[in-house]
Amino acid sequence: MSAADDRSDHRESREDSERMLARYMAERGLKSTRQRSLILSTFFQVGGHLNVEELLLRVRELDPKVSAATVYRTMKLLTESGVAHARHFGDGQTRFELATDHHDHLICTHCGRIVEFEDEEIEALQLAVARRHGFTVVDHKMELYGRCSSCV
Amino acid sequence: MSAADDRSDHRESREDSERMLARYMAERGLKSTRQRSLILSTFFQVGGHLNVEELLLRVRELDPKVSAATVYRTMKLLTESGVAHARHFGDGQTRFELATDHHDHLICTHCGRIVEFEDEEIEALQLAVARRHGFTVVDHKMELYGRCSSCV
DNA sequence: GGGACGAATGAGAATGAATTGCAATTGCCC
DNA sequence: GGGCAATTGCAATTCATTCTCATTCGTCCC
Repeated sequence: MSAADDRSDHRESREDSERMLARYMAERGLKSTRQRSLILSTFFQVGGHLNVEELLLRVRELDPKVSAATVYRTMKLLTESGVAHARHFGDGQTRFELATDHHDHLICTHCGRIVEFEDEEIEALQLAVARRHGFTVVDHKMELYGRCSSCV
Repeated sequence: MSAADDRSDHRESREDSERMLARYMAERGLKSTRQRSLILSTFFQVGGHLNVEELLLRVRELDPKVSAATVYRTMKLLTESGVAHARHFGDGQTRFELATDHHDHLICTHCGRIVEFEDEEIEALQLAVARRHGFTVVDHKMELYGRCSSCV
């Protein structure tokens, strides 16, 4: 139903992400726990645009005792380790997506539909603009807001 | 010292904005008050990237009794009337800028410097991407995060 | 100029997302 | 299997923002 359903490819990168995370955790003596694994696999399975509340609901289907604080802490860990990216749209919540899964967003201001896209040409121009201003870009966000075809 | 100091032109549009606001207010029987005028003129004078706290400080230099709630309410009014745009960067606050003053942002993740830019070519490509997905764009945000020249 | 009436204000309480302190629990290395 | 630091769940806290409500203020009408 959601736009995320359109994507079923995980781009061969779940292993890479898990390796990245394992390394990050090993480097600082962090532990792998049942809750973390559960949150991670739920996050991978759903694949994006999730806020903590939604993620918590999913996780609690499998373990009702997981607390919101743990989900917040785990998503922070995933973000710091580079496995996930935090995004802020207009509503006051943080949404997360797979870091490997780079894309920008088209957002329908009427029905809330989110469509992902990627455009090499735009990204190249972004780098050029940044270079002109002396910046080295490491990340970007681009969101286009408007009406989708069903909401004209 | 902030990046906003680089811009001193108001692009001949303050009058347009005020007309737009006056019309919006007249249409729904809203009243013009001392506080609103004060907030509006402070906002125009500073011209962008302000959060409520900063705006409130400025406003209170002229009238110490203005409450935060009024600033929130006024900024909401300005946003709804199309005079201001609300932006969300990584910190948990809403920043406002003049709607007429369209631009995108380069943000230094190290020192927090914000540089504004505009790129016709990118904007044209954005419209093209949106069209391809059946969207009609009415607004967009683009933020490039990285290191500025002083923070390499 | 003097109401009347609805909109706006200020102060503080309430909300909601996110973070933190803490006692109890759990991974993990020996 | 024991020890010990990391992690968890819960409750309490923080911080931005919104709401409530009694009071004040703008504006329209006479």
